[in-house]
Amino acid sequence: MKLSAATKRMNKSDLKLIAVLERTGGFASAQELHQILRREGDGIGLTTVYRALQSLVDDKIVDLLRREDGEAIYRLCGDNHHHHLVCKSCGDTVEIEGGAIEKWAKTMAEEFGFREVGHTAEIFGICSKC
Amino acid sequence: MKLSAATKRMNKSDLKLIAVLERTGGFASAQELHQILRREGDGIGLTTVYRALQSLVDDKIVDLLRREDGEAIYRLCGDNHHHHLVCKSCGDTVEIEGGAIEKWAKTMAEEFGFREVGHTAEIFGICSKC
DNA sequence: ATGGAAATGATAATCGTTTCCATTTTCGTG
DNA sequence: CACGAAAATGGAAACGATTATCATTTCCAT
Repeated sequence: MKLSAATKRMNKSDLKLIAVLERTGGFASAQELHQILRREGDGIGLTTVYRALQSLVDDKIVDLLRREDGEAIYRLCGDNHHHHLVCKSCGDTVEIEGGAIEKWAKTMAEEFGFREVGHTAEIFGICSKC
Repeated sequence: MKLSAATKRMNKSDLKLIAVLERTGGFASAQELHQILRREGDGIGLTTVYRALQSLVDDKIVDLLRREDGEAIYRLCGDNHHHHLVCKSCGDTVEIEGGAIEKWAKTMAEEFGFREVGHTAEIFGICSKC
C-alpha cells in the first residue's frame, strides 16, 4: 500500500485525492470525489479538486477516461489494470480481465512503431437483471 | 452510394445529416454538422441537429463516440468498424482492425449475461516520428 | 515576525447539450 | 381545396461539467 513512488511535488490536495481514489478503488468523477471529501468534513473546493486531478493526470499518477455521457472519470493508474463491463441501464459494473486486449494493444502498437503505449477498452450492454 | 437501406421514418433533417456525414466521410460533432449546414444556406436549428442525430443513433444509423475532451462525435456506421491508434504527441491517428477485441467483447458479455453489447477501444502512445 | 510564492475556493464565465414551448409544416380525410 | 391533428422545427432558457478570474489564505525560508 505504498502511496506512490513518484516523489514529485505533491500538495495536500493531491494527497487527499489519491487517498480517496485508493480507498474507493474504481473510477470516480471530479464531482463525486468532491462530494466524498465534503461528506467527510473536508471543505475542499471544487476548483481545487479539478486542479489537483489535472495535475495528477499530467504527472501520470491517475488515468482520465470518459463515461458514456462524456463526463470525465479518474482512477489511479499503475497497479491493477483491468477493464469494465458496464450495464447501460442500471450502471452496474463488472471488472474483467483483458489479457487479450493487452496483447492486441501491444501488437498493434509495435506494428506501427508506437512507444509508451496505453489503451482504453470498455464493454457496455444490458445486464441480465435489466 | 445508396443512401441507406433502413427505410424507417426519416424526416428531412435526418436525411440532411446523413448526406453531410456521407460527404465528409469521417467524424463530426453536432456543432460542426450544424455549422456546415448553415454555411450551405440551410437554416436548420441546432436543436434539430441534436434531435436528428439522437434519433439516428437510436436507429443505429450513426455511431456516437467521444473526443478526448468529451465532446460527442458522430459517424455513419455500418461500413467499417475499426479502432484507433492515436499519437499522444502529434495527434496522428491510424485506423486498425480489432478482430481480437470484437471476440473478446462478445465472449466477456456472454459470460456475464449481457445483451445488446457494444464496446470502445483505443490505443494511444507516441508515434515513431515524435 | 515578514515578504513573496504557491495554494485555495467562491464566483462568474464557457461550452456542449437538453428542455420548453410557441409556431410552422406535413399529411390524411372529408 | 379546406380542416384539424400530429409531427417537426427552432429560438430561448435551463443545465451540468469544466475552466478562468481574482481576492484571500497558507507555507516557508529568511
